[in-house]
Amino acid sequence: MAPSYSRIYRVVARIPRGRVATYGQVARLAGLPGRARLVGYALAAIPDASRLPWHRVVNARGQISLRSDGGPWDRIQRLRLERERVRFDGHGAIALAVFRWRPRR
DNA sequence: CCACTGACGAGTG
DNA sequence: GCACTCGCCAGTG
Repeated sequence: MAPSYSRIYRVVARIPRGRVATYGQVARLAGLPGRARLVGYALAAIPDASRLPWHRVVNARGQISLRSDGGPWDRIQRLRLERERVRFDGHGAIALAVFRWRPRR
């Protein structure tokens, strides 16, 4: 596995319940600025049974990014977030100003 | 080696 | 808000 993936997974693991982070944000926190795509690639590679809170990562618009395989993952992600009391507006977007994770360090 | 494809994002018009 | 371009880079054929 690429070493970058481990850095990405470590950041995702820190996102607390009820909060979300964007792909670009995770990339920056992992010391990989500008490589948001790599985050999506890394998340696509984790096993389904992973305990990593992958559902707390959304795109820069605050929306859930659809996977190319057309699976039910987007609905699963939304349900998991709603179960953590993260709210979605009429456009399926989360207010990042409210729910974005802001790590102190 | 080249072309193409993505859980992306910033910038431009 | 929309469409588009460009930068990003691992993986695939």
